Amino acid sequence: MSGNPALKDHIAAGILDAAAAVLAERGEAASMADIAAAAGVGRATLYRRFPNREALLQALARAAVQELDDRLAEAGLDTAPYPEALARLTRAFVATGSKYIAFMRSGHKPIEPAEVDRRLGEPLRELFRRGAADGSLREDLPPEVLLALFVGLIEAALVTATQGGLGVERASAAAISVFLDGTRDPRRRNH
Amino acid sequence: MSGNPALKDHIAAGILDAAAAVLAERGEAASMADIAAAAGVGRATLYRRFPNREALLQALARAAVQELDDRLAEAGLDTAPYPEALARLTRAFVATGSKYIAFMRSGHKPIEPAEVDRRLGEPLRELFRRGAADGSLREDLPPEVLLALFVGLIEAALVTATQGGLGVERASAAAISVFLDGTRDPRRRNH
DNA sequence: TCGGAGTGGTACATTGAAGTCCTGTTCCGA
DNA sequence: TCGGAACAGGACTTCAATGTACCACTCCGA
Repeated sequence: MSGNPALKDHIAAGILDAAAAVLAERGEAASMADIAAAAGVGRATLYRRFPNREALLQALARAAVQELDDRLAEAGLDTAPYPEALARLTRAFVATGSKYIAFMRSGHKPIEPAEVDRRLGEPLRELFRRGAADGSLREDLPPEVLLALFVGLIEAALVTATQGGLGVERASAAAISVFLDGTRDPRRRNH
Repeated sequence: MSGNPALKDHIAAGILDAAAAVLAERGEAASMADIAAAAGVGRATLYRRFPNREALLQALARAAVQELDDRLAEAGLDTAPYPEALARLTRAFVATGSKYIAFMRSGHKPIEPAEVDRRLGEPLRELFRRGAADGSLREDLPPEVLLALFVGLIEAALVTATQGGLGVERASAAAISVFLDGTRDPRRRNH
């Protein structure tokens, strides 16, 4: 094979995709042999790309966060009104699919919580602040509770979309609709 | 020690409580030694009560489902109107705490899906049918999607209540409020 | 056609947890 | 006070997964 680094990255990305699928399904119980088999690659090759299991899990987590970060960046969240921005953010999460599920089922271990919060939690909180400011979001629930409930809805939609056969669009739409209606400011319940 | 079987059950229950706490926190990664230490019991004693790890996990899962089942039975779901019944059901889930979290983080593995569905899923679907029949629940989302989203909310509330410091009551109230408002039939949005 | 880099397969050592067994101790009931 | 049951602790074996090392093969470029 040529020394083309872009190709190597591409191969590594393919391995990560396969790893995401098997880790999303079987969780931490999946062995390196399982992952290699799922990627259609020899166990030795897997260890050639990632020196050990922890490195692979960390690379996978970083890929998940990076992909989501990219999707959020190109979603133009701050140029859209709150409900539309929330919808785009939700679709970004759900579209990340197995990669995010694997990251979520790892308990967010491989990455420092501060970084996850900065790159994923903060955009969400910023959105909530805007929603509260323009009167679209109820303010009787603390932001952390809103965040937790929203993430719960997103993760349910993610699993439904990826493993339940429902598509990204419909699963996202359901979660968005329930959250928006469920957290609308009561003084503005004119639909 | 006496051969009092009730006492033995009580000791076993104490071990299961400790196991639930450590498994809820560290997931499947927790070893038998960890569990024994958390229960304040020797590793040999742990193996005396539960012949192997799988037996312990299964006993824990059964205890979680049984406890939840009992709570649902005494909640009188079918004598209360839909919103109140849903609130009671939610509090029952959230009050089960670490035991349910451990069960949920095990991927519901130790128990057959059909049994879980019959004892936990079916009461929920029955409630949804009633809500739809009396016009309290929107019908534009398939029941399985409603179920998935509701479970997502419940699990988020469960973690927030148990590990996030918020109490059972407030976490449950938040989840119920968001779900009821978020899934109200649009034709009846008179608050 | 040839050389080398990358690959798959496999054999191997290492590690950590599961599960078994034994010993000395404690504690309860008779 | 005594006997037995259950206990904690630890030594031990087994086993599966991790990580390492090596070899033969393939494929690509020169």
